[in-house]
Amino acid sequence: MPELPEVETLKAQLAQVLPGKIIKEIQICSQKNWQGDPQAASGFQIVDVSRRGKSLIIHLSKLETRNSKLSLVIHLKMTGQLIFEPHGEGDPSHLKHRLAGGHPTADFINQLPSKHTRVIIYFTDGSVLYFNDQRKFGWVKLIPTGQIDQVKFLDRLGPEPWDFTETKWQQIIHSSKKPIKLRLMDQEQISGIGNIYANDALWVAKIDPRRPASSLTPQESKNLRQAVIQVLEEGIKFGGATAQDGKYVDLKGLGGHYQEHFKAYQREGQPCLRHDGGTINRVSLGGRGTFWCPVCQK
DNA sequence: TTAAATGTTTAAAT
DNA sequence: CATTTAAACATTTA
Repeated sequence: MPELPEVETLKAQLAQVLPGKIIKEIQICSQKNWQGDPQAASGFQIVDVSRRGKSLIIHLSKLETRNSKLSLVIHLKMTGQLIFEPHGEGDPSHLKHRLAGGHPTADFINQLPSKHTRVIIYFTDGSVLYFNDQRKFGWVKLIPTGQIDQVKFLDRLGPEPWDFTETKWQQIIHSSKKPIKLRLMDQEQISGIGNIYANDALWVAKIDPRRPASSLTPQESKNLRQAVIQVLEEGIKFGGATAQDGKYVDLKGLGGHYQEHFKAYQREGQPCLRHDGGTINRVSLGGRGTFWCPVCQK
């Protein structure tokens, strides 16, 4: 489910509770969504949690075996979710409730494991991390940290959105005739931008998502980079987008609130927030819902 | 019943 | 060969 801001939010939350935990056992419920030997992780301690594009990386090490290092690389795709269940009173993370992120479903608050649970990581202190995914598109890979750059998917990722020089940005925008929205979402060019933030960034930059990327003027490209960074930072500020209706958000303070600040995404038929008389239109681009205001986005 | 859902990969068509 | 597009993956919800 998540795009960069959602994964970043999840990373920040997990980084507060996972470091120091020692893996007791990893249980694979769905072979399709797992890669690696789960037994190899036993006794490894979590060092830290990081993010690359839309993927989450949990770093592990084990002093007993010459300080060897492993990493869990996780991609939630459309409907993945990670839920951390503290084991109770004595948990050093001092969490009262579970911590949940990713695609919002009833599993956030229901009994776990559920029928959507694909991987379960048990820690020695009794706490548990669940990887759920109803559509089974997501995956978890356990690999030696030294080989992390060779992981298929990670090896082809473009730079993070804020790591571009103006020159490089202009180059990737102008070197394709694909609709600009699809260019923004191309992970091999820029990592982390998905459908929500691509729609909203184009609205902020006042650019029609259907235009060929190569047709943007240098000034429009420049504005677009600003817009992308703006909406991503806004997404991170609000803790990502988690639900349209707040159904699972408010119960225990789980989830983010960016969904309350959508600018164009999912606003079909509603008046443009610029109050310019335009109504948000919708078409399908690359099979994904594309939303824009025909009045201000040229 | 049909369409769509916050993503990536692979096959097919240009 | 490079670029684009469509289909596939599997499931739920509107």
